[in-house]
Parts: sequence; C-alpha cells; structure tokens
Amino acid sequence: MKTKPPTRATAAETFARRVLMAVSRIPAGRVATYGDIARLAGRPLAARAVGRIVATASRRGLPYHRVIAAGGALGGYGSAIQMKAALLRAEGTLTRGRRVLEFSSRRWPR
DNA sequence: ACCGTGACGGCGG
DNA sequence: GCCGCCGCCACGG
Repeated sequence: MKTKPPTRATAAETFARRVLMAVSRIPAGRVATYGDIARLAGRPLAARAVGRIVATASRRGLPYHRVIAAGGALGGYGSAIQMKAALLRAEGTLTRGRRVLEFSSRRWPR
C-alpha cells in the first residue's frame, strides 16, 4: 500500500519547516532575530517571510517569543507584544522599552 | 497566474 | 529616536 502523501513538499514548505525547526532550537534565555532564522533556514533575505510564517504558525509550544527584530529590537508579537516581553523576562532575558538588554551576548547561535 | 499583505531589514531624513 | 521608502519572500484570495 502507498503511504506516500499525494502532496509533494514545495520549496516553501521546506522553508517553513526549517524556520519552525530553527525556532524550536533557540535555548531559553537566548534570542535570535527574524533575519537569523531566515539565514538558518537557508534564505538569508527572507526575514519578512519568517515573520509571516511565525505569525500564522499553528504549532504551539514553540518559543516564538525568542524571535526578535534586527539590532535587538523587541519586534512584534501580534496583539500580545506585552506578553512577549513578559515571557522573555520569565526566562531571564530582560528588556527595557522595546529593546532586549544584552542582545549581543544573548543572541543565538554564536 | 496576478496581487495585496505582513511578528522584517537597511538606509536616509 | 521616530518616521518613511523600498527591497525582499512566502502565502492566501
């Protein structure tokens, strides 16, 4: 019997899959930028696409709050931007205003 | 297949 | 530091 699904994996699915995998690997207490994730997923210029994928991702349990904007800016979190800071703070990543403190040393991967 | 949208990024004013 | 502009990409209607 055929167990092979009728839908072949498109390049976009592969990308999205890699994005989610990369996000899941960000350690607690560390952060990665949308651009970093895009690079890890193999599309260095697709930071914007990463934001879209993460924003519409159905998978729960992934540390989306550890994905921030370039330069250490907090970035977005839908309408719960406030919770993003709270979640980061809960694992030791402090923020001030819209900035993640000690961004350079907390950035992942090194 | 075209077009608008967005949890972005970089540069300029 | 706060806009605005434009380039980049994947996705949905």
